[in-house]
Amino acid sequence: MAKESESPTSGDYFDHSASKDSGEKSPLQVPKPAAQRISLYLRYLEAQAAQGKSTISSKELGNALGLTAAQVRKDLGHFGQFGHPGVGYILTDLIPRIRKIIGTDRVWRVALVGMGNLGSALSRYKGFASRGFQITALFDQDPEVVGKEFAQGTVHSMDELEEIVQRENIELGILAVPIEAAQEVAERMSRAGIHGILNFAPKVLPELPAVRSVSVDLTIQLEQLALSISMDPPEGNKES
Amino acid sequence: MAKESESPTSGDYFDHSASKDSGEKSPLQVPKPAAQRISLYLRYLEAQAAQGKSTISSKELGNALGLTAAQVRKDLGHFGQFGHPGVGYILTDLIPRIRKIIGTDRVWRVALVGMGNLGSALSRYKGFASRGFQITALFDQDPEVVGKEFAQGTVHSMDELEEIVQRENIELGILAVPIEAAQEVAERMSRAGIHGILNFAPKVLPELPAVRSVSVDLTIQLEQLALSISMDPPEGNKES
DNA sequence: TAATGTGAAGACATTCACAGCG
DNA sequence: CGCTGTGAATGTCTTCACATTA
Repeated sequence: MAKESESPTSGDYFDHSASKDSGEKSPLQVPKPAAQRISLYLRYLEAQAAQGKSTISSKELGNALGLTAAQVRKDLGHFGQFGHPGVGYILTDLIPRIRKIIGTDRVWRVALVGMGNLGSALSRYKGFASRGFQITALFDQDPEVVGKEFAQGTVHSMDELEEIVQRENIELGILAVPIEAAQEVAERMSRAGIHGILNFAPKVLPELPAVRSVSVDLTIQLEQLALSISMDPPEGNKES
Repeated sequence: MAKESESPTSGDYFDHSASKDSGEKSPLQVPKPAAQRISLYLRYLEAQAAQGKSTISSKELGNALGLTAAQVRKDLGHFGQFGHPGVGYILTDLIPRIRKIIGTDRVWRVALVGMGNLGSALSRYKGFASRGFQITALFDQDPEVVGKEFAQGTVHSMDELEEIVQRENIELGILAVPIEAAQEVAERMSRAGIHGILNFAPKVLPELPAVRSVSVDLTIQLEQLALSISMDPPEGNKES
C-alpha cells in the first residue's frame, strides 16, 4: 500500500516475459537503448557494404556513430554472436542477420492517416519504401480531401479504415492528423488491428491495447536544441 | 594506454563544467532524460492552464504522461523548487519558469535549408511559430527552387547562407536536404554561426564546433516499431 | 597480432519512502 | 492531511579490462 502511483510505467525491455501464467519462451532481452541503436548500425553497415567494404571492426563502427567500440560489441552481443575475433564483422553476414532481427527482411504495410501538410509530404517521402515500409492506403477525414489521387492511390474516407486495414493486411499506421483528432484516430487504428503507430501529433498517446507507438514531435526537438543552448551556451558569443 | 577508443562519447549532461581551467560557474546539472521530459511537462501544463486549471499535482502530471509521480518531482527538482506541499504546482507560476529554463520565453530565429518535399511541409508547419520558433530564412541549392515564394519569403541561394544568418541573427537551423548534402551543409551552418541543428537527413552528424544537433530520422522510427513488434508480437494474431 | 565477447566495476537513472511543510 | 523535496536503495546501462579465438 505504500506505492503512490497506479501507472507502472511498464516494460523497459522489448520483452514482456514477466507475464505470470507461462513465461515459457524468454525471447531475447534487449535494453531499450541498444534496440534503438541497432537501426543505426544497420544503416551504416549497409552504406559501407554499398561502398565495397567487406568487414568492419567495432571500433570503426563506433567511431562512425559516435559510440565506443565496447558499446558496439555489447549492443550486438545482446542479439547474438556475429563477430570474428581478429577480423571484425563480416558485412554480408551481419547485415541480413540484423535485418531479420529488426524485421526489415520483409515488407511492412502501412496506413497513412491525415493528408494535410505533413501527411502529403510523408506520402512522397522516398525513404520509407526503400527500406521496406510500403504505404498501402491513405486516409483523411476531410470530404474535400477524400478521393484525391496520390502516388499510393486514392485517399479513403475514415469510414473505410477498419475494412481496408484488414483487407490489405496493414500492420503499421502513420498518424499525421491534428492534435484534437489524434487520440480518437489512434484508438480506431488499434481497434482496426494495427500494431504499431508512428505518431506525429504533439501529444503523448495513452497506452493502447496491443499497440506500440513511437512519437515524433517536431517542436519538442527544437525545444531540446533551445534548452541545450540555453543551459550551456556555445562559446564565442558576440557582445560579451 | 589501456583505453581502446579515441572518441570519448562526451557529455551526457547539459553541462561541460569538466573544463579544467576554471569550472567557476557550475550551471545546473541535469540528467539528459530529465531534460528531454521537461518539454513534455511544459506542453501538458499549458494545455491544462488553457482549460482553466490552476494547480496540478505530480501524480496528475505523471499519470497524464505515463510517468510516476516521483519521477515528475525528481525531474522538476533538478531545475529548482517549484511546488507547494499540500497543494501541488501552481500553473501560473510554474509555466513561465519552465519556459524560461527552456528558453522559449523568447523568440528563436531559424533557418530552413532544403525546400524539397519535407522542407516545404516544414515551412508550412504551424507548430513552430506558435511556440516561439520563427522560420526567418529559407535556402535551397537548386536554382529551380531559389527565388520561389513561401510564407516566410523568398528562397535564397546557398551562397547567401553565411551573410543572412549573421544579418538576421539566426541561431537555429533545420536541415532538410538529401543525405549526400547533409554533412557539408551542416558544416556550413556551423561556420555561419548557427548553434543548433535539427537534422532530418538519415545520417548521424559528426560533432561540429559550437553546435548542438538533434536528429529526426523517420525511417528509424518506423524500424523501431517493426523491431518492437518483431521481438514481442502483440497477442491476438490471426492464423495462430 | 588484431579483434571479439563478456564478467565485473562503475556511472547513471528511477523508484522508494519518509521527513517536513503549508 | 495532502503533497512536495530528497536522501537511500534499487535497477539499468556503459565502460573497463582481459581471457579467448582465428
